[in-house]
Amino acid sequence: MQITRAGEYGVLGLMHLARGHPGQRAMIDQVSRQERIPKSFLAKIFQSLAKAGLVRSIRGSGGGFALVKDPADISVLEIIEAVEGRIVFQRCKLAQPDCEHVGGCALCGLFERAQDGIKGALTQTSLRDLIRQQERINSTLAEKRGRG
Amino acid sequence: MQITRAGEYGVLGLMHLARGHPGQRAMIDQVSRQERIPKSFLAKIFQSLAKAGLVRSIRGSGGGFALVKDPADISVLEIIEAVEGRIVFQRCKLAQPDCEHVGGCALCGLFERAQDGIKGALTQTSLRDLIRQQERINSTLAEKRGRG
DNA sequence: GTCAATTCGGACTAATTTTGTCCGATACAA
DNA sequence: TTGTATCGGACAAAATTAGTCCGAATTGAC
Repeated sequence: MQITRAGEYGVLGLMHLARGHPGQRAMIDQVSRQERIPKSFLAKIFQSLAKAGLVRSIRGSGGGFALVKDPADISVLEIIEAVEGRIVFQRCKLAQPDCEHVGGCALCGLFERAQDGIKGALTQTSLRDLIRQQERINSTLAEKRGRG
Repeated sequence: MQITRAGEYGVLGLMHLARGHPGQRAMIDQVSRQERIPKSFLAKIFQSLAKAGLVRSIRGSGGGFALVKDPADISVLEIIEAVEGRIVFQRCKLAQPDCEHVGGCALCGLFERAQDGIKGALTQTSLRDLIRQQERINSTLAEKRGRG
């Protein structure tokens, strides 16, 4: 299981939610249009996010989804794993039947270390961090355009 | 593009080659049987490794494949990328058409950092390291069995 | 109470990628 | 010349990813 569009869309969707004031709700339709994500697909993804307790769903007219936690307290890894399940690298498959696949062979061990590498980056970055970075990028971009 | 069985098999195949004396050749058939990798699939993988210059192919009877470089000078990343092509995380797809996908948006940037995390681990480990680790694992395993 | 808006949840389909297989061509040794 | 190997690309099967669809449930407004 790897990082796929589903996970990516999940992060983009939550970024959208988190940009509003705390507790603000947004409809799938809105988010889907603004972030250019297929509506039904996004709906499914938000269901996973709801199950994981990252967002709360409000049904009926005037309903939508709302963030449950503070964006500073949500790591990108959390979001991605909520959508995709545990992200795991290629399980190795050595000749020996001894390799129970948890540090049983050298290749397994290496993959685990590699995994920790990516998880580190994704855990350290919170949803809020991501949004701030984006804002910074946007403003420097706007500045460039203004000058150009 | 991600790390798949093909890459894993490539590493296992080269580990097999590297365990012999320097320059030793091995046939696909051999490697395939001993490492329990489907023969035709392994053949295709070794073709990629040959193209990348990691192994040399000798055709005809008595032929096979032989390592070109010293196992200490081959990183696991090299092997995997030889087989799978550049490993790249989910390219992000922000709403703005500005996102040229090279550090153009925050999510891209994050994915790049995560990528560097795994590449670090895979670059630092050489084929020789891997084999040594495996030997260590095997011997402690044998010891356990002897006592048990 | 009815209607319209909205999520829920799961079945379904399409597209893509992964994981192979197969076979004729080519190269080499004996 | 014959037997053994790789070469290289076309082909096929399986798995995964990406996305659609639809009926049901829930809620707010009139």
